[in-house]
Amino acid sequence: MLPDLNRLKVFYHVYLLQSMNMAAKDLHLTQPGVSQHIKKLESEIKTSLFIRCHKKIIPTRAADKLFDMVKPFIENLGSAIGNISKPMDHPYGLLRIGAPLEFGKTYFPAICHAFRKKYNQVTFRIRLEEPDQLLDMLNNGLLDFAVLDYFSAKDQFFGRPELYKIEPLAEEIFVLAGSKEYFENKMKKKVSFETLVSMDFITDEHEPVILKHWFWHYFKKSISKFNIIMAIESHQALLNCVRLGMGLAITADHLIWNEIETGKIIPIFPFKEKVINKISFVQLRDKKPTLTEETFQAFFKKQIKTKESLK
Amino acid sequence: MLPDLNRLKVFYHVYLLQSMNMAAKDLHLTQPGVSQHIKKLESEIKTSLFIRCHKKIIPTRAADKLFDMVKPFIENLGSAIGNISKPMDHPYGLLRIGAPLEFGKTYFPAICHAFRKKYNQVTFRIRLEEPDQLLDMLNNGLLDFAVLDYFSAKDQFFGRPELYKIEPLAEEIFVLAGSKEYFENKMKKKVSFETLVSMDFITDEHEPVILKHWFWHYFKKSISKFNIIMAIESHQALLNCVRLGMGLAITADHLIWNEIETGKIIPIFPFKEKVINKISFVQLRDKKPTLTEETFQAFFKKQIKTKESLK
DNA sequence: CAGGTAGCATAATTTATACTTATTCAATAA
DNA sequence: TTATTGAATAAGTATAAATTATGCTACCTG
Repeated sequence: MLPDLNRLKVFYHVYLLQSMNMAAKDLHLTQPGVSQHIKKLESEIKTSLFIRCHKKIIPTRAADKLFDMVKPFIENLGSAIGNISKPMDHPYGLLRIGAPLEFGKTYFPAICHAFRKKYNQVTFRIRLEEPDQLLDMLNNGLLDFAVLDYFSAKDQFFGRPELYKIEPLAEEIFVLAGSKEYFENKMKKKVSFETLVSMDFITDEHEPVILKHWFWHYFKKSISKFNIIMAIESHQALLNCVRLGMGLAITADHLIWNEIETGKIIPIFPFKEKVINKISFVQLRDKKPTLTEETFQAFFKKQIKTKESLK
Repeated sequence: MLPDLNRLKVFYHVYLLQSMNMAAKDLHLTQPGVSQHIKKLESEIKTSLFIRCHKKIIPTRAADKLFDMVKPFIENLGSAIGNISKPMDHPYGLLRIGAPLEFGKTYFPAICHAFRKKYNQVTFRIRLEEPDQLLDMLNNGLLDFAVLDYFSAKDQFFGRPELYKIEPLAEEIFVLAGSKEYFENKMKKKVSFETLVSMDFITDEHEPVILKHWFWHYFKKSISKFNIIMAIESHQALLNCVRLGMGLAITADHLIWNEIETGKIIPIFPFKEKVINKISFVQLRDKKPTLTEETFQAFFKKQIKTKESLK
C-alpha cells in the first residue's frame, strides 16, 4: 500500500539535510515530530531508511532509492502548483472554442490569426459542431467556451439558463433574401403576406424553424407548410441558390452585406422591426473565465464590431 | 507553498473517476470526507479544480494540469515502494565494497568475476583506500561494507567496536621474510634476537608498527629503532626487494606461498606461535546486511578458504 | 573525569484535523 | 408528484499529529 504522502515530504527534508533536527526547523516542526514521521514511514514501507549512529543518521540504500523517487516530484510540485494557481499576467495557452460551422468558418480564421499577432503564446482548438454537441462538450469540460446563437441553441440551453453564463457577442439580423431578378420577376417587388407565402424557399435545415419564426414575427401567422424547393445543409450552397435566383432563403445579414450594397440580393423587410439573433459566448456558469478567455472574447467582440461598421 | 500531499491522492482518484462518490468508495472514505479534501486542496492551491454542475463535477484546466503532474507519481509509487521494501529473493544490484589496496588488488578481481558467473545481476564498486578513509566512507553510508584487517584498522575502529559488526573473513600470518641467499649469507641461518635485530629491514609504512609488534610477539621486547634500509609504499615493490636479497620484511604468508614452497624465500619463525592478523568484513552495526551482501560475503569466504587450502 | 552539549528516541499530553453521521439542496428519473 | 442521485454543509467524534518533557549515548571541554 501507499504510504502517507506527507511523510515523504518529511523524509525528503531529512534525507536532504541528513539531520532530523535541521529538517524539523525547515518543516516548522519539532525534532520529535520528525522522528515519529520517519519511524512511521519506515513501518509503512517495512524498510529501514536511516541507520541511527549515535548522533548522526546514515541513509540506507532503500533511502537512496526512495529519495531518487520523491525528489523530482517534491521539487517540481511547488513551482508547478505555483504556475497552476498564479493568475496569468498575459494571455497564453490553449483556447478550446466551439462554434457553429457557418459562423466559425467565416470569422475564426481571420480573427484568431489577428489575435495571435498580438498574443503569440495563445493557441487554438476550434470545434465546429452542431449546437447540442457543443453544449455537450461544454458540459464535459472539453471546451473553454462556445459561440452559440439564440435560435440554434435555444432548445438546448435556454431551457436551463442557470447552468450557463452568456456573454453577448454580436447580433445578426435574419433576413429573407432573394436575388434581384427573383425579387423583380417572380415577386414583382411585392412583399405582402400572400405573395411571400407562396414563393419558393431554400433552407439549410430540415425543419425551417427560423423561416417559421420570420413569418410569425412579421405577420403573426403560423405557417405549417412552405414550398421548400431545396433543402441543403451547407449555408454556402444555400446562398448560391439564392444568387442563382432559385428562390428565397433566410440568412444572416452580415453574410450578404456586399451583395445587398451592390443590389444583387434583395433583403425583404415587410416592416421595420428586424428578426434579431443574439450570438453569444457561452460558458459554464460556475467557471471563472481566465485572462486568456476574457482577452480573446473582448478582442473577438471588437473585431466583429469593426466588421459590422464596415457595413 | 506545497499542499497537503495526501489530498493529491484524493484528487487523483476523484479526477480519475470524475466522481467524489466513487472516489470515496475507492479510498474507503465517505463522500463528505472526499468533498472536504477537494475543497481544502482547492483553497491550498488557490485554484478551483472542479466545476460543480448539479450532479456532476467537471475538471477545470488547472485540474487537468495537476492531474498530469500527480498521475505518474501516484501510479509509480506503489510498485516502486514495493520494490524497495520487498525482501530480495536473489542477489542483485550494486555492491559497494571497500578494501585495503594490497588485499583488494590480490583477491577482488578473480572472486568478483567468479561471483558474477553465478549471480550476474550483481555489480561492484570496489574502493581501494586507506583503512581510515574506508571507515569514514562506511560511516557516511558510501560503502555497504569494507574488508579490513586488525592491524591497519585497529586505531580507527577497534577503539569504538560498538559501532561495527565484524564478520571474520580469513586469517593471515605475518611472517618476517628474507630471500634464501640473505638468510644463508647474512644471517647464517640464525634466528636469535641478537641476529635478527641487527638485520636490514624493508617496510611499506613509515612507522613499522607491525615489525615492532612482530618483535614484541616473539621476544617481548620493544624495539625503538630498526635498521630500515628501504621504506616503500608499494607492497609489491617491498616483496621485490626481499626477493633481491636486500633485507628482511614483514609480509603476509599467503602472498609468498609459492616462494616459500620453492624455498626461494625463507619465513622466519623464532617460535611456533604465529603473528596472526584477522581480516574481517566490517559493516555498520545497526545495518541489517542484505541478501546480496550476505551471499557475497559467504562466497568470498569460501573462495578464500579454497585458496588457503591450496597452500 | 565531572559537567555540558548535541542529536535522536520515547512517553505522555494536548491540539488539530480527518472522518463520520445527519441533513440539505438541486437535478433527474420514474 | 415522489424517489433517487451526487454533492455541499454542519456538527460531533475519533484519530492522528503536534507538542513538552524526559532519557539516552557519544562527544567535547576544561
